[in-house]
Amino acid sequence: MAKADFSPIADTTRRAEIVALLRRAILTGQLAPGQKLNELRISEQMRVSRAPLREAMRELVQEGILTSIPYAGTFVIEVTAKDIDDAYSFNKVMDELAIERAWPLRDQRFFDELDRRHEAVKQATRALDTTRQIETALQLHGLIYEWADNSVLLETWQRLTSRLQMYFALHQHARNEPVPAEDVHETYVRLLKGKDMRAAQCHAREHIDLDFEELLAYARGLEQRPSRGA
Amino acid sequence: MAKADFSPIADTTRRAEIVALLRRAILTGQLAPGQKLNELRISEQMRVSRAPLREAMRELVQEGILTSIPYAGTFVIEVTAKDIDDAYSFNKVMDELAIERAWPLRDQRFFDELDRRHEAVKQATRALDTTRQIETALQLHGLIYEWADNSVLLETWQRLTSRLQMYFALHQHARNEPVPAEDVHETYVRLLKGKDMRAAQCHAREHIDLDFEELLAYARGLEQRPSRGA
DNA sequence: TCTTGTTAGATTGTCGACAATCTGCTTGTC
DNA sequence: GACAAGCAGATTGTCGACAATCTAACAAGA
Repeated sequence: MAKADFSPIADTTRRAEIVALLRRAILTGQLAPGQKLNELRISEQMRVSRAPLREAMRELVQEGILTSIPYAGTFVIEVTAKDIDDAYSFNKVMDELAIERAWPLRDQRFFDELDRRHEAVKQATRALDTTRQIETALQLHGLIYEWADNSVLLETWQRLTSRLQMYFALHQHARNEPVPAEDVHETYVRLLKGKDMRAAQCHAREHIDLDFEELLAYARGLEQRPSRGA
Repeated sequence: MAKADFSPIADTTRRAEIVALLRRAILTGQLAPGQKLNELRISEQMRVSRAPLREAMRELVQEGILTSIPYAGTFVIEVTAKDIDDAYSFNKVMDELAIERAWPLRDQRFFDELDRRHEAVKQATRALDTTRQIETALQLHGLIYEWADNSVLLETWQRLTSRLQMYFALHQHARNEPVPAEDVHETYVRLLKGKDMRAAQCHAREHIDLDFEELLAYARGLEQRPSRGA
């Protein structure tokens, strides 16, 4: 008898689809930080009633990318330099932990998946698809968390990912220049395949540094901007 | 002119109150793990309609203490030994980080607040109020996170706190014996006031160990139990 | 007996309408 | 002109009812 392991079927509620749509809109920068989400207008655009839309918004508030003020509205979170700095410095420590935990669990499947995700980043880079490039880079980075075999650690990473993706998207939008053609993840992947865990941890820390330094400079620049979107 | 700093007024939506009520019911063990939440029944008991109740439930799902299956229902999360182990090992690392970050920021206000929270634990212990004892102990523990000046770190701790409180409450319910009269936090507080950061970090790690070891043993005991609540 | 199709009941998901609240403008008064 | 009161208009919060889906019991057939 053939063993077939089926994955759970997709959630087919409107709410789940609305969550995905809104999240995408926020993380790609279609909805600017500070912008208010008008329930009636959005529900009409999506052709749904306000009930599932509001439930979806509650989820995104808890996810940390929306913020809600009773009787005033729900807004895309503002981004301050300190927010980015906090996320950055937290991420550094988390990365060290994740690599440490995932290290002894690496196997052929890990390496294959690593290559697959690396390839996805390179493809997005070649296609000049900046949104997808950010997305795939974070997925590549997230592999060590998936492999660390700690549900709390993974969940924390996933929450953080939302905001990181938003930050990087903002940055890209702001400077509005083509993505770097070079492969900045080459060393990261190579070290994760190697034998020196310390080296991998150090590189991860510095590699993150590079990306974040630019991001921080950008964020400091737009500090104290009103930024109520259209 | 006198400077008056007002705190924001309380959220006066039904949703916020429902969230608080449900969270309390879960964290104190009034709602058992795995138990299904019947929307109609709860909404009638609370004298509210299902709309704000459902929104509240969505928040708690994102908070990680409820889980939802479309068209099947919303349930209190199950607790496995691995969940507790994951939370425990994650917490150890986070604690070290929080102490490191909070250490240079300690001041008189920190020490005063430390004493205040320590006192609250001792009072709950004397009153044999186990629920409040767990709550205050976590608040005492949370001070280093509030002082670490990192929003992401603090938020992660707060999310974790919900589940920790639930785990400890379950444990207390299960063994159903009076709380220890001795003051287990004495050393922790003393070290946080001292000059040796490493010592404080080590103690935090071992201190957590003590509590968790018992908890883990308990969790391993009830593994593979069906546990669908009444 | 086991499997499959059907049906009734209960529960969740969604909708449209009403109530509560906020915002900005207008009006009147000093 | 400055300021407070009051009045629309718009928006959020809440409600009750309907539609979609699941579960479990039951009947029919191999």
